[in-house]
Amino acid sequence: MELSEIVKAAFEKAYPGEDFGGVRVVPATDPKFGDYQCNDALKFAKKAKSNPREVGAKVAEALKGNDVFEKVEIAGPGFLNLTVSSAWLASRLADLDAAEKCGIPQSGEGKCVVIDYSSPNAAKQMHIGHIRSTVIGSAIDRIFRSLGYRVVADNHLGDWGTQFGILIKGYRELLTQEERDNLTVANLEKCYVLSAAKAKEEDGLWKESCKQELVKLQQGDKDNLALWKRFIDISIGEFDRMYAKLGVKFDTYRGESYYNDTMPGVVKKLQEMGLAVESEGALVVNLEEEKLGVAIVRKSDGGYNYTTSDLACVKTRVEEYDPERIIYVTDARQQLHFKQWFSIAAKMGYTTKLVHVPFGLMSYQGKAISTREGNLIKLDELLAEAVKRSLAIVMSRRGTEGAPAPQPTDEDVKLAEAIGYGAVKYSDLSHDPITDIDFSWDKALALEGNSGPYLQYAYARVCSLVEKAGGTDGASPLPKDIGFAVSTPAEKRLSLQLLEFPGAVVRAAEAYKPSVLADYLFQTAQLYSTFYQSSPILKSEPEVRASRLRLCVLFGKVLSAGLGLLGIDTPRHI
RNA sequence: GGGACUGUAGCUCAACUGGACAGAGCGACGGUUUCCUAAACCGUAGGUUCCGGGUUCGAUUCCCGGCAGUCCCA
Repeated sequence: MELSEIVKAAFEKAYPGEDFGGVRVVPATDPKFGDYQCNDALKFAKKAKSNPREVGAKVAEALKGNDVFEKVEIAGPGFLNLTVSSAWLASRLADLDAAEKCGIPQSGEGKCVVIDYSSPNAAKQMHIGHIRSTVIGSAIDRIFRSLGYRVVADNHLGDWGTQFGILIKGYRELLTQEERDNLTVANLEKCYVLSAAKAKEEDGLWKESCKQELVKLQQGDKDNLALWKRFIDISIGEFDRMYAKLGVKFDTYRGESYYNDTMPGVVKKLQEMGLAVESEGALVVNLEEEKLGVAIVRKSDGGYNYTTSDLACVKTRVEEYDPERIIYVTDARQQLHFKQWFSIAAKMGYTTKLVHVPFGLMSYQGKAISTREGNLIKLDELLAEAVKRSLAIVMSRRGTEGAPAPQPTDEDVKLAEAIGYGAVKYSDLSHDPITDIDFSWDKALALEGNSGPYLQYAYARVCSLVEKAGGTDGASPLPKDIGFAVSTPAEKRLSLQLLEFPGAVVRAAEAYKPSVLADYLFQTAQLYSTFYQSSPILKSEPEVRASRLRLCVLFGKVLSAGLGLLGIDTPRHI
C-alpha cells in the first residue's frame, strides 16, 4: 500500500465520516525531519474544528501499531514527520528492483499520443536553434513511450511555400552543372541566398520569375515537382544524418505539403459553420471574444497559412490515429498562433487534447540566431566540437605520464561521441524548457558538475564496481535472495531517492518538462557519489558488501533507464 | 497601445504545484588519490527570491499594482 493511502486511512480513522481526498505524503524536505512528511494536518485543522497539532496527534495515534513506520512525530505547527522501518524500505527496494520498466506506471496503455517536434525547414542546414525542439521533443517522446503510450513521432517539415519558387529559379540559373549534379543541402542553402538576393533587385524581374516557378509547382508542373521532390529528399537525408547522431527517430515525416489537398475542405467547413468570414478579401476567424485577435485562414491572394495547415493536420491525425492528445514542441513565439487555432479546432468540434509545449528562444551573444546576424552555428559544427573536446579528455585519461599520447581508436571516438552528444543534450534538457538560452560553447559542452558526463561517469563507476564483483553487462552477480539492508544515512538517503524514480517520470510527463527528470537524476547521482565516497563496498564484510552492491546495481539500473528517457547514452567504461 | 513569458547567490539554474533554516552547478578560497574510476568527494564564503501591497497559521510559489528584459499582435 502506498504511504499516502496508509496516512489517509489514519486520518479517516481519527475523524470518521470526514472526507480526506487529498492526503499527500512527500519525501521529507530535510533528513533531520525523518524520511517522509505529511502536511495535511494543517489543512484539515479547520475542517476538524481543531488545531493542527491536535489533529496531528490524533493521526499519529491512529498510525500506532502500523509496522511501516518506525517513528511518527509532530513538529512545528503540525507537520507529521514519518520515519519508515528498515524492513519496509528493504521490501520497497526489492519491489523496485523486480519491477518491469523500473516501476514506471503504465498509465498510457491503450492510448495514443502524437508528438510533433523538430520540424526544420527543408533546403537549410540544421543549426543550434534546432537543438531545442529536437532534443526536448525527443525526450518527451521517450517519456510517453515509457508510460505505455503508443507514440507517433511526426516531423512536420517546412517543405512548402514561397522559398521553393526562389530555390527552383536559383537552381536553374545560379548553380554550376557540377553543383547541380552533386546537390547537397549546403548547395541549396547557397542557391537560396543568392536567388533571394537577386529577388530584391529593383526591376523585380527575378522576383516575378520566382513567383511563376512557385505557381507552376503549386499547379503540379512535372519538372518543378520533380525538383522539389529532389530538394526534399536531399534535405531529409541530411536531417537524418543529424538525427542519427542525436539518437532521434521519427515515425513519419509529414511536412506542410502533405496537407495541401486537405486545406480547401477545412476552409469550406469553417465557412459552412459560420466561423470564417470575408474581410478585406481574406477569409478570417474572429477570436476577439477570447481576446485572441483575428486568425486568417485564407489570404487575399488565395494562399493558405499555418492556421489552415495546422487545422488540416489535426483533422488528418484525429481520423488516422484517434489520439488521446497531440503535443506540439515549438518555440514560445508561436504561443498566440497555437492558442488561436486550438480555439478554432475546439469550435470545429475536435475534442482531442491539444498541447503546446513552448520553449524559450535561443540566442547567441545576446542576438537572435539568424543568417543576417551571421551567427548561425551549424548543428554539425557543434556536435563535432563536442566530440573533439570529449576526445581530448578521453585520450588524456588513457595516456600514462611521460609517455607519448596514444592514437585514438574507434572505441575512443565512439566513447567521445556518447559523452559529447550527451553533454549537448543534457545542457538543454536540464533547464525548464521555457527559459531563454543564450548559447555559449562552454555551457553547451559542459563536462563537469551538473552535466551529462557527470551522470555518465557515475554510471560507468557502477558498472566497473559490478564487474569487479564478478557481474557482467551491468547485471548483478548476486543471487536474488540477498536482501537490501540499509544501514548508514548515506545509504538510506540514496535508497529513499531511488524509490522516487517512477514519480519523477510521471511528473516530467505531466509537466511536459524533461528537466524534472534530469534534475531528479542529477540529485540521485549526487547522493550516489556521496555514498560511494564515504562507504567502502567491495572491501566490506560479506553481508554489508552484498547489500551495498545490490543498492549500487539498482542505482545503475535507475540511472541508465532515466538517461535513456532523455536520449543520453550510458557507456559502461569511461 | 493590447497580450504572453521571464526576473532567485558574481554567473547559469533548482525548489516535487502553498510548507520547516530558499538549494545545486560554475567561478573564488581551502582540503581529499600507496584505498571500489579525482569527469569525483568534503569544507568555507556568497541571498531584502526585482519593488510595493493583499490572501494565509505559513508566500519564491496564489491575487492586485508597479518596474525591468525578451517575444508576439496591431
